[in-house]
Amino acid sequence: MTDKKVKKADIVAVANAAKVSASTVSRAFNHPDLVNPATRKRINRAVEKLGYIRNRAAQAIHGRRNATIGLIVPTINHAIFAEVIQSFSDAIDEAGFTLLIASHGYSLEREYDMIRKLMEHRVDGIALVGLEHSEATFRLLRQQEMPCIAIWNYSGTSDMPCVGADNREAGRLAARHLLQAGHRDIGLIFPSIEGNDRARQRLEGAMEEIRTHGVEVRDAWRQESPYSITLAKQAVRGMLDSDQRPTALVCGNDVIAQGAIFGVQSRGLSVPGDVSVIGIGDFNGSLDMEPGLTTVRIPAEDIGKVAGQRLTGLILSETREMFRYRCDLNCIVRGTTRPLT
Amino acid sequence: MTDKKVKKADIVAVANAAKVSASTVSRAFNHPDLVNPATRKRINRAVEKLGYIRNRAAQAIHGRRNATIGLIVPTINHAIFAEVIQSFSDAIDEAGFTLLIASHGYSLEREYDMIRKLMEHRVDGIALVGLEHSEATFRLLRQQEMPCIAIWNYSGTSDMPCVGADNREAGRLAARHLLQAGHRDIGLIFPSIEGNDRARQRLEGAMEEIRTHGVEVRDAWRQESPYSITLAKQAVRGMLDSDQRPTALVCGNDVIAQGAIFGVQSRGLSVPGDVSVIGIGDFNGSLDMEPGLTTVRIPAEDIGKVAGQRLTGLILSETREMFRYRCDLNCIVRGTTRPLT
DNA sequence: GCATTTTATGAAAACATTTGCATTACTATT
DNA sequence: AATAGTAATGCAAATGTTTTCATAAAATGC
Repeated sequence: MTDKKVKKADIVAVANAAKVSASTVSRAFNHPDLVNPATRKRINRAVEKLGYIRNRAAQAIHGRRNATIGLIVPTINHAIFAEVIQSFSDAIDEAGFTLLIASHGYSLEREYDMIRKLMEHRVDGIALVGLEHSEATFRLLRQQEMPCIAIWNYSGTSDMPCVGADNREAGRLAARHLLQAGHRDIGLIFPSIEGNDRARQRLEGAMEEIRTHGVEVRDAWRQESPYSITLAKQAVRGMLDSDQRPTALVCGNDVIAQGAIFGVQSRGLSVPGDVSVIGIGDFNGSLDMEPGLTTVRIPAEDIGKVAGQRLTGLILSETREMFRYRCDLNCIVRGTTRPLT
Repeated sequence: MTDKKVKKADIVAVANAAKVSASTVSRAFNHPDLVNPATRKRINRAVEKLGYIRNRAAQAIHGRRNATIGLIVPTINHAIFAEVIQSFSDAIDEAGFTLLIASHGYSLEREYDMIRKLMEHRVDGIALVGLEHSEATFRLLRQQEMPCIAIWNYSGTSDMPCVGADNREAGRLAARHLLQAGHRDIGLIFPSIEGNDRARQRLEGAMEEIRTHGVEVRDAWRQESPYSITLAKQAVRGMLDSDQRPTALVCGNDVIAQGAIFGVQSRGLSVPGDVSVIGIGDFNGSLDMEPGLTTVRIPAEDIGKVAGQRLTGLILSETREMFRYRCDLNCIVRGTTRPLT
């Protein structure tokens, strides 16, 4: 009676208060149809009164599901991932799951650690960004038979189920748009491709398309820049200061494109008058820029939603079936590119 | 031996493989100093070989900590929250915690549900955005004695520990900057203040400051707009189309400011030539706009980091001490405002 | 070489819950 | 009224780990 160490209510406390056994309380939660409505009511009242909160941990111990899904992203602080995280979160929430999230800052080493961490929490499934992961990661996922899905990237021959876009195609589309507009002096600004298959494939796709058109890209016109407006701005300036400057730029994503545009403008040149710029992604906000950014749209919201639905489906159905979902890409022409006259 | 139903390795499997008891294995994890280095090595080899992964759920059942912290945000898909989530995540990761995240889409009802959900997962602590929450939420947190912290908002008289900025002050600073620059015809674009104490206080602060200067704000110059570039753009257009237009705009945050700028430009007017615009937040990217956005900087990264450190500290120390951390605000003058000559 | 302390380990209880099996009390069928 | 079937509930075992207590072995002090 001393409220010194007032123990938190557990299931037996509820059971006592409702004058039933713990089993019945448990059943009232997990198989409500098996318990008498009147009893159920009594139990609910007791729960209410005692402020009882179920313990998922104690459920998980019984091999039951945990109702958590782990998502590992390179970084949360990035428009495009934020968007995909949000729609993924909403989709799994719909199915009653909670999101356990971790970020690794573009290190596949750390990604592995994060996966282990999520597994210690006995998540019911894991979603990763991209299809490129360390050998240890693949081994671990296989060995633990963890339902998993790769988002953001599509490949017809992936080991994991995936929901995403064909990034090589995205790169191709971006380059093609410029080439078809008559551009031949094309610069490229992409992030480091280290541990980032999305960037690598986009770059490869773009280069491929350019070469197919018999066009060469000068070394000076290939710049590396992280996903940062400031740094992209700097990177593009270097390119413009050489005596020869490109008439068009393919950018690794919309953030880089944004930076590139500012870089061009800060040199007193105009977009698209002097330099056309195309991005990849179609981030929230790219539409609203002035001029609107021409870009290859990757439907982040779709990807998150479909991935969430598929992964929860996989978990609930207890199957491990393979599936690959490729979302459509299209080049959205707005105001930052123009045909070379 | 039939590998039909290969049971996942548990602690006793490891114990057997290492020829020790389960207790020793457990100790090897939790109190390594208590077990012989040689034995520890044997155990580690067994863990490695069997691919054993510890079960946090089974630990949590012992009242031990879970090493998870719950964070509930209105939305993930928002530059500013993404930034704060990232730094919060990094800070708690540093202390060995994992982030369980949920979003409620600006509904305090749903926020309550999410808190319950996190509690079912026996998170060790909870961080919420803002200081305005439902009565049920406060009751629940108090009753469960959950370590918690409010981020993003500071108040000297808050019930919860908090780490954030004084949003009223932020509003005041923004307005003051314009007033000191000689503006008297000032428009305001803020989101709905429903369940959003940050926005409400900013608006109140701004209005307060304006009135203090003996200036009135016309009704037509007070527009509501969500945190969306497109919608803010529309909202500001309405304001500009009336025969009288303001010479300066205070915007609820940087996203709205961005939209406002585009809106002004799309009417053939110039920023800051015809209309000065000030935002609040200093998002990633506001620096890099052309012209750079004048704004009241709220150090999101700081807030996330400090909040993460304080909350983990609270949990680890097992105390419930109150603290309130107010971060500095300053008005960063860039290119979108100018003195009225 | 004995008593004492320290170090390393194991056995068993505890944790909060679920679940298979058993039991009881009804209801329906003949 | 006897039987079979069903609905509602309880008992007890099981889950994977931690922790307390006990014990054995080794190290230390004299």
